Amino acid sequence: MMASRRFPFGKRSVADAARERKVGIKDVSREAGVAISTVSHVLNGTAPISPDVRGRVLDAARRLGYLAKRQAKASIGALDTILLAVPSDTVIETQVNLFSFTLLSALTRECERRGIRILPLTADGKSFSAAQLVQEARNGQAEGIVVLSEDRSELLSGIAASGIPAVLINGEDHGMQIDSVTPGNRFAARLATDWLIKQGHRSILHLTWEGRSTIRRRRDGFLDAFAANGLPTENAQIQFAEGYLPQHGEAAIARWLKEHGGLGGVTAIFCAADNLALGALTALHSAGLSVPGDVSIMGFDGVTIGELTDPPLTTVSVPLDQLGPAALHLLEQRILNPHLERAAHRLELGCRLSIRDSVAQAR
Amino acid sequence: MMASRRFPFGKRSVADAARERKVGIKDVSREAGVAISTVSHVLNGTAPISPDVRGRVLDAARRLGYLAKRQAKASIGALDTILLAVPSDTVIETQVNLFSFTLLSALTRECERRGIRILPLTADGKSFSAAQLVQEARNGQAEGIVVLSEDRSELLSGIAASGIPAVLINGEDHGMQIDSVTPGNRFAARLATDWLIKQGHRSILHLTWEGRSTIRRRRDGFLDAFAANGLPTENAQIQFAEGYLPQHGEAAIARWLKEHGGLGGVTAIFCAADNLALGALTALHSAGLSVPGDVSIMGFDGVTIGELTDPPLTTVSVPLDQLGPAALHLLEQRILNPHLERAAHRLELGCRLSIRDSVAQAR
DNA sequence: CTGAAAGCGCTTACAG
DNA sequence: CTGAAAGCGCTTACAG
Repeated sequence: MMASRRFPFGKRSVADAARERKVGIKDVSREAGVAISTVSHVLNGTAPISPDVRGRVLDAARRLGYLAKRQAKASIGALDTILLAVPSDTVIETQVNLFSFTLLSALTRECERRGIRILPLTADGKSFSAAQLVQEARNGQAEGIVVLSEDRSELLSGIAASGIPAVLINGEDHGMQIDSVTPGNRFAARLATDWLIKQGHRSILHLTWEGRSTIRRRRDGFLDAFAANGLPTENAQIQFAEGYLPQHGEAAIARWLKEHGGLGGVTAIFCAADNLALGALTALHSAGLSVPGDVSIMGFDGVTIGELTDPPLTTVSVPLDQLGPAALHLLEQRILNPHLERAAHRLELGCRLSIRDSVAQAR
Repeated sequence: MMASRRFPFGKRSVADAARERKVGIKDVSREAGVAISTVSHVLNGTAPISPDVRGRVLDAARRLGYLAKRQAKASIGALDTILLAVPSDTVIETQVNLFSFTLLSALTRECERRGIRILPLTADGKSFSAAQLVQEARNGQAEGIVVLSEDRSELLSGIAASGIPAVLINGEDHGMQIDSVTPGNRFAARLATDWLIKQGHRSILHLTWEGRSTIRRRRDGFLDAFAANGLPTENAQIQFAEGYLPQHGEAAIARWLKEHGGLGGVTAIFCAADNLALGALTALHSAGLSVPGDVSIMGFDGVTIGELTDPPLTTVSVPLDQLGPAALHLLEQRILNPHLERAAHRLELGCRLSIRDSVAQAR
């Protein structure tokens, strides 16, 4: 999955040709009903053109995908090799950590499509230092660094200090030194909680764990929803699991049930990860409680197993396939303009609710 | 400043020529010491090239700015006309609201440079509706909408529903429906507060107002810093002004001084806007208190007047000149790929501390 | 402001 | 994997 090879260019050109259908400026001119030179003038701003003609040309160019093709062509070759640093726990437990797995698959697929070579760097057990990472990047002649799911500020500022363009995926750099891409955790958690409230739930338990800051954002959003709906924060309860694995979620819910001799008035549980929701389902079933009959469950991540649970999980779908490509785009922009004064970009991608069967109206 | 005209193309080509120095593929080939065709193969991935040669070519292309030029050329013409919607209060009080003024100047400058026509829409007194805005965009054949400093969710979802590509500048869409660009308010406020704490301040007053959500993020960051430094939140005090103008800040600090019979133990004031800091300085001077002798002042915005105050204001510099161009880039990407499934992008730009004289070590 | 025509830059078979 | 040469796509004076 993360082999350090460039795809045979044959495959690439076939794929590209299929996607691009060889549209040229003359196709655009025909479609717009003007001369070839007119199209050129419009596209380059080299002559004053009437708004009417200009509009027709741009419309045609957009419709035929010519603009998109030109743009795509222009960024070929900007990125050659990236160093991809992945913390050990996201790799080892791939069966369980579907979040990272899905994200990495989409990232490597995009690299293959674009002929970008990946130098993988995984820390076995212990975590890597900035010096190690920068050294590896230099050795491998990588012109960009992609780091997954990290927060350590010494690491991030070490990378920033090297001057090598870098992006952090699924992590935050509160020092605002390097670019990053994350899910829109806070707003998405608010959206999920809003939905539960809209279904009539008033006392909701948030099942989470002491994770990295991206996980804390989900808690922020959970509380935001209560404030925005004018509900008392006493009704927004929080239960911590020991970690993010299903068994942790199961244990945490079992504990809650025991301590409260039942659900304790809670009619919905909003889990900070689908994994935890899986565990919660198990614990609730064991206790003879039905979902969503006795209690509703909302997940977070939108990872595939959510469709297969019983009942299918209502969850927040994170655009996992878009995080990697967005990170590459940021990297590219930075590499293309090395001289430019460019503030660190922190990008959050919007998430959507996947409404399935684990949430019902509150009675 | 916001005239709806395209700049004479003569000006543009002169400027561009100066910036681009007419680098071509043959300059790259000379610089890299290879044949022209080899450069082409590298840039298009049309032949397998040795890593060594590939590296030399890409290096040369990057160094000469060829890649950047190619990229810039590829996005010319993608954007023709944008509708720019500006709430009335940001325009009317331009002398005071330097934040919006600086931001808008940079945005319009970038549009002129790139030959993008702006259709300005300002609400005189009352605010505009989504229907109005979309109607104006359609009438004016704008292919993108830029909205400044808005939060109203009916407005934002109305715009999203229209299907016209749109970006919000200096505002948040918690519905995650349209793209947005804001300063990294939360992290920047944390950075500023961290700095005050590092100077030995332990009891800090945050002077803010009941503004939009972007302003609340600054409060979040202020509190984050106390938590991250293990300081009790009782030491993080908050005082609300009636608005964001200097006179509001002055009144709020005067009130604080009166209620506490002095500074009330506070050794530093972190203002949520430079405007408020200006007012705070006035109030403190009136009360015979010296800055930074008796109390330190930190601003937020990095607007020009901060350099001219007495003492010059230590503040958070927001990359106001980059917000507009970043918004145009997001708009462009969305217009170029209209078919693509693309999550809403929420972009935060990193801010930096401008250390001047209004903050001193705590005694 | 538009379009026919010359010309330039980049791409692409092809030989080595 | 490289480079000389033919060819194509886009750009650019220029006439109307």
